[in-house]
Amino acid sequence: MKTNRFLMLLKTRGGLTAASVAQELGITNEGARLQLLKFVEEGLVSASNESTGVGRPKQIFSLTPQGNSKFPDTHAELTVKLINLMRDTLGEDALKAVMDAGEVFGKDRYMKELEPFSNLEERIAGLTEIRTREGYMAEYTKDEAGYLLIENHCPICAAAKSCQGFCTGELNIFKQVLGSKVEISRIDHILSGDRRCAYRIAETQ
DNA sequence: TGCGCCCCTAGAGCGTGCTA
DNA sequence: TAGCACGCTCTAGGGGCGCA
Repeated sequence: MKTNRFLMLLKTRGGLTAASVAQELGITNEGARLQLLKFVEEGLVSASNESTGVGRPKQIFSLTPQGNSKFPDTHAELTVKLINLMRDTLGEDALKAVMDAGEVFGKDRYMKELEPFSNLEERIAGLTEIRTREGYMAEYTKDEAGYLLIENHCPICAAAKSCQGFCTGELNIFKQVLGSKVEISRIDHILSGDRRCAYRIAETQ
């Protein structure tokens, strides 16, 4: 599966103008535009006009579903098949039991990795690194409201569509590994049609 | 080494919309 | 409605790279 820096940028930053892409990649506007148009022709990127006041409307480039498919969705089909088999043969309760066990396992693993970090920002940074390693293309930012943990990609999207327990479980894990003095809410959700999953993290004290 | 392809740059021109 | 600002488009040409 091959992706390049243009697709990677659109994946992580969402819709961008050719000028923005050029600035991010350190090339000229025209160089970026020509490359983006090539991706448009290939169906990996779509372009839309957006009027923002004086001047010609901006042309916003963003990934198409075909472009998104260039990013890994590991063993999606097999995973969905296994989930459905488990549900059909063992029942919903058994599936939930497995999901719960997975949540505990995941939480323990994250806890162990984040053990060296004491303050919240270090733990969020550590969590971001773990999630990126797992294919979520995660990043975090800090602002006046607290922290924003962003996952630009969902490598288990197909499985999550089949079983919402994955998403619920992940949110629970985040709450547990970041501590009781933290409030976390999901503000963007890929399964709801958003470009990314994003979590607002705020200290409650 | 020559050739072709790809990627990129630079510059000029064009299209769109705001403002006086 | 003309002038202006902003951003897109077109075209020519250069550099890097792979291949025969």
